[in-house]
Amino acid sequence: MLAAARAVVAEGGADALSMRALARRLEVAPNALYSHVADKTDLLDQLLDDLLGTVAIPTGGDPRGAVEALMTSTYETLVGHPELVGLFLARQGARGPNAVRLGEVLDAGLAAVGVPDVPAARRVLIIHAIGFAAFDAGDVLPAGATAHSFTRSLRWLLDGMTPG
Amino acid sequence: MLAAARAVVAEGGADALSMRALARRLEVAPNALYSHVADKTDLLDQLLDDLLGTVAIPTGGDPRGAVEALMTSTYETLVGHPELVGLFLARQGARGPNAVRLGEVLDAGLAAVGVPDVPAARRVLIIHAIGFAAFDAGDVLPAGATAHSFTRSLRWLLDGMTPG
DNA sequence: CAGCTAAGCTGGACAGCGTACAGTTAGTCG
DNA sequence: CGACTAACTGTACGCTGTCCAGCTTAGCTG
Repeated sequence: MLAAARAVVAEGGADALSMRALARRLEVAPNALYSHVADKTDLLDQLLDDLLGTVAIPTGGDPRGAVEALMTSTYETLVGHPELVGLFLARQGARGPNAVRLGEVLDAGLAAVGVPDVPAARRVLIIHAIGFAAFDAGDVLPAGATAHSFTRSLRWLLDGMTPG
Repeated sequence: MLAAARAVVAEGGADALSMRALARRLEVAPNALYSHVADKTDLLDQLLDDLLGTVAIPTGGDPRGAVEALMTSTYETLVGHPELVGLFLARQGARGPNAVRLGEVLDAGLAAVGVPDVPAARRVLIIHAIGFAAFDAGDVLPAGATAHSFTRSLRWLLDGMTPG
């Protein structure tokens, strides 16, 4: 079902993902979907969290590099699925298990770096990643042109929040 | 018409702003709206740009402080109208005359500061402001708690993009 | 094996949406 | 006065998310 939803989104954009369109693709009555999903919101949550599950979690290395790698991987994952980024913005970042897991990893990394205000730092970095992905998704800029800009400003933020 | 639209949004949130609801409030047939507005998109564009018209444009002072003030004013304006921030995210920042004007002012400020890559810097700052406003809008955090966080991370970004 | 439960599906329906088409009215201008 | 136009109306189309009642079927239980 999630796979079908992804296919619908891939073909027609996020707006094309309606319960009825999804049911049509699955060759099923629209109502049948509600046996597997509580809401359309529920469907979107699962879809987004599923995507977050593919974010690479860095292992080892220095903490600062790990945080940078984690945020870059998140950004790249989002950019790789431009149609979904809009959905990410509509809700405020998705609260599924994968999102929680990423949040914990990020918090641990920030603590290891020595950031004083971890929740605030996490918020800044998440805003930065999702926001950049959103601008990348809907823009006419050459693909990858903003990637460099992303990394650069990510470092500005990390420099600022690191003590000393 | 824009005033009525704002009222609808203020009472029932952004989702409550439908052409029909707006027409109901104006005691008018839904179609009548299309004499004044091309699309619902057009309506939203006007609504958002109208809001941007209330952003205070700093005058005088050092360039760095002006940029900081401009972004802070933008952020505060957005936070002051939480229901509209979601609309801001849905499209990518609105392209009305007021938005253009703010963009020009921001560009001039960044150039005065000596930022090398002005377009990239502008993007970063806009993402930062809108993103923060969005998190503020949909969150349970105490109001104003993120305001300090906003200012701090804004300075991180400005520090990073300023040469030397 | 018989019987029951429950998951999964169906047809139909409701209220609401954005918006197009055609036609009517009110008001302004030459 | 006649022409023109802006603003409105009624009606309609196709779409949306979702609920309800009922059916079919797979699988477990006695």
